[in-house]
Amino acid sequence: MGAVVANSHSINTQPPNTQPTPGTDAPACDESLVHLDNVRQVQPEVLSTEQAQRMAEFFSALSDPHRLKLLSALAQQELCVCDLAAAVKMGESAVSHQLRVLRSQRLVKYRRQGRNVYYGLADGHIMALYREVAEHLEEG
Amino acid sequence: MGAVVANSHSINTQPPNTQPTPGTDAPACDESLVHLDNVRQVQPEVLSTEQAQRMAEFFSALSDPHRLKLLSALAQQELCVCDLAAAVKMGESAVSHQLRVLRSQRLVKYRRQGRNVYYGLADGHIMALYREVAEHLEEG
DNA sequence: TTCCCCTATGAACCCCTGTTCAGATGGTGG
DNA sequence: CCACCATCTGAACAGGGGTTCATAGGGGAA
Repeated sequence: MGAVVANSHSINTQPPNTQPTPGTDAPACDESLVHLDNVRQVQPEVLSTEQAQRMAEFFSALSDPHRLKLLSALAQQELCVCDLAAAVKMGESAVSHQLRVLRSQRLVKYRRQGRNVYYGLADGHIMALYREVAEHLEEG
Repeated sequence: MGAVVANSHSINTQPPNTQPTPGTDAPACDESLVHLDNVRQVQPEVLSTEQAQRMAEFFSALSDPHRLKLLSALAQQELCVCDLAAAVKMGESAVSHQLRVLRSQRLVKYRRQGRNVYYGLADGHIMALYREVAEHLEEG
């Protein structure tokens, strides 16, 4: 999808070759013919396995309600682990485990002060991302 | 996080009350005291369980490499199931199952033509979302 | 230095999700 | 109207992720 992002203006939502096999009225996928022209055109733009894997791992980090609650708390202000646990009503061990996941995708940053570790959102992309998703969900 | 999105300008990345318990130099979370002021301040802004659940389901739909490949193909042009299967090298049944997940989160729309069903991206939010994530990943 | 507390890690268990195979549905072309 | 073919659905199996309990690490305070 890197390619997609690069030239996102080239996206068309219109029907593709609405006449798949020119000269034939049958829009069928029959046999192994499929719509070879479309497939060949699209295939090189498909996300590579590595890219897809990496992006999937990123979204996986966001695909848990508890982690989203943690992020929504951190969006307000920096907090240490025990405060986070209290704020989202989770065990401290569970919080630590989830924070590890968030760290691995660089969704949060952390900072040691005294005997505590304070966590916060990593950067602005995260917030922009939430805004997009929130809009999408509100449109439901 | 709805609240967070609503007033995202109110986010501070600065340390919270860097002196958690006024009059005490110990920034400790000891006992059940934690940093009550911080917790009470943040807690009402934490995503509700229902909101978090809904958003988690949305991200879950994006947390699979195969589904991301499908989306990257659909970002190029509308395609029918069998073409998608060929483009991402998956079985048609598996593609159909995954498209069901994408439909359930309204990530794709579909349209019947002849004996085929053409799928495409649902709306522009999806693309904007990809752009944010792609930037985030590239910054790694 | 020594103890203590916050945080992190490891392992076991369970649930949830993706895949595959088989069969059902339903619009289409003859 | 009938048979066909693309798509969808359902069930069974396998794998990955989350929670919990128990334990280890690592600063700070005295």
